[in-house]
Amino acid sequence: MGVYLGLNRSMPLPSLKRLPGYLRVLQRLASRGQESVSCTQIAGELDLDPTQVRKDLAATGIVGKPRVGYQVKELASVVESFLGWNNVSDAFLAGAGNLGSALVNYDAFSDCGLNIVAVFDVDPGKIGTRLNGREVFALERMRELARRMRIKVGINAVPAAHSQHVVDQMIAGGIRAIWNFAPVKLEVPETILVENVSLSASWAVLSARLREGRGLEG
Amino acid sequence: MGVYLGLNRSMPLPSLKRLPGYLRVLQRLASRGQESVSCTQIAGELDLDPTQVRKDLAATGIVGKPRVGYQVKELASVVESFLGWNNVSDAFLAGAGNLGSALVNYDAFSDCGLNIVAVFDVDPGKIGTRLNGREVFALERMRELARRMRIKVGINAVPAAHSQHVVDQMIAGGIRAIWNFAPVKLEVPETILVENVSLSASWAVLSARLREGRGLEG
DNA sequence: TTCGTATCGATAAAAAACTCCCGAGTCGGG
DNA sequence: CCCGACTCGGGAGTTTTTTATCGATACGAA
Repeated sequence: MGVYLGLNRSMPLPSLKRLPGYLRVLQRLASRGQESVSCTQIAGELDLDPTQVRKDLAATGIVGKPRVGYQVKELASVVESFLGWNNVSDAFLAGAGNLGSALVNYDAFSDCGLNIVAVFDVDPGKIGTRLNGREVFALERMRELARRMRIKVGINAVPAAHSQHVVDQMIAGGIRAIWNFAPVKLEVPETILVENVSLSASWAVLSARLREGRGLEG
Repeated sequence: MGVYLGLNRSMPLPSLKRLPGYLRVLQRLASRGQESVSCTQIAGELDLDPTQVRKDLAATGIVGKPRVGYQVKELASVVESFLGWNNVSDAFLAGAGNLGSALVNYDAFSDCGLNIVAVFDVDPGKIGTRLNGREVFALERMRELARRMRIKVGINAVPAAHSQHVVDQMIAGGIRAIWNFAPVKLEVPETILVENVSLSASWAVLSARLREGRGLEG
């Protein structure tokens, strides 16, 4: 009977970022055997407003039943499809340092449709070794291999200073989406998608609140 | 002459998250010897709206001069103070796995006033070893050591399933702010600050856009 | 069956964030 | 010295996001 994926265009960005949280809750409920779930319950699990959850879910196109809620498995499937996590994306990872190692070893990516297939680095001491089963190649080979394997996703875990060069190589290799962990603004053509992970922004929130005095009283 | 830190209360969260980016730009300009900088220039470096930058900076309380802009060093100092990054926060890290290792080895934290002083884990094989110079202790000792060393910041890099227990220990040890890398909602008293880092939320943005077809045309 | 309650979906209101606009101040060039 | 161009700061206006309200519907209990 096929579930509509809604009008994909322009789901609010904050809503989109909340979807993974919903999916986690749904998967937990499903594993417990719960059949249906209300927005109220989901909101309770995540400390959100029930109306907000309802609105977010509505944006995926699913419909629920009054007094009952949504079918857990169906809803999980819809959210997963909306995120594109039902299909696996093969990705190249640049940077075999500590961060790169952490990413390669992060098991939870398998639940997110992300599969790191190879790692690249400039350090001759690392090239030829393996990280969690993935071979580490010389950075110069990334372009060629990305093209041959039709890789569309690149993860940048290289220090800021070398990131632009790495990203240029990715793009030359046909990569279309870049998940960037370096604290720099990457220069890319506008057809390339870039998503930045900023640890310092997150830490800023915590440390600024600490400085304000919140968290020190009592 | 002392710079005012503005009315600390309630800077918009998005603004706060942009401050680290401004600080990076300012530090780079300062190292180049540039004396003054305009919002226009900062915005150009980061692909933001100049007005937005001006408003964000205004919230820190600094004042600029028309046609000139702001003194780079002064502005950097104000932003740093606003974030609380001029004073070092000693922190405990729970979890000596891949993510924990990456965090301990992440040099950039020293620019953010964050200093990880010790690591904790339950794995007997890790206890007693060192990670980037920091000793790894048994988790049971965290409570006692946190109290003795008056640690206020805890970083949770433990798998989701064990996170709540770890966080309970942190709070028992007097920790007031928790930087949480596990994909779970932590149950804490409302006096405790929690900031969640959600890799999956970031990846969701990229993968949803990929699925939408953006990034595949052309 | 009927009533009461929980929940959905839609709409409206409120709040938050971003963008635009303009007057005022400052510097550089003529 | 005076003019023009650039930039700040404040306020207005727009967009985005969140929260509240209301009628409709489905289930359970009496």
